[in-house]
Amino acid sequence: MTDKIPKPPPPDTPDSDDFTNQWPFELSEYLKFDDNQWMHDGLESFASENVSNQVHQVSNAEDTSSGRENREVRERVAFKIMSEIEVLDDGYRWRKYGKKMVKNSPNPRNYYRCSVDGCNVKKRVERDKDDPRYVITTYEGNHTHPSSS
DNA sequence: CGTGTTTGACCTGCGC
DNA sequence: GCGCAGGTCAAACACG
Repeated sequence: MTDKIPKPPPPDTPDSDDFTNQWPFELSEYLKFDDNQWMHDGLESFASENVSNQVHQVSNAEDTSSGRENREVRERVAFKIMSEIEVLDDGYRWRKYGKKMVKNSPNPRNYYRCSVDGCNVKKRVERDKDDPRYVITTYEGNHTHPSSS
């Protein structure tokens, strides 16, 4: 990780709503997780609209009605960014812990994890199948530590 | 020496 | 029950 590129702010921080405003990269589309699938339908509407810098956070809250064990609630946020670089330094330290080849795409998928103690945030990076110049970054969880900056 | 990358193997959930 | 696909771990290695 010697790439010290000008980095954008934390992608998943409920506190910063205008963080997307500072992204040096073009946020072509924003994807939302619907359990397992992306909302591809109507996505063009957003893209055509120039895309309002919005971030949809999906809270995977366990069914409290069931009364099951209280698992950690992880928020999943997916981004589609046009960039040559897959891993952007968002101010946190990411340690790659796996690479897998997905059948749906000829490109491998990279798995990153926050190396900060107490921070169990995970990040998934995958290149777009149709547009290799696009990078899909999926964040899982919330950072519980301040940025190194 | 510490931190992070790499790669294959291993585990698990799901479908058939 | 087995195979596939996706996800994770861990040993070894590379680099500052």
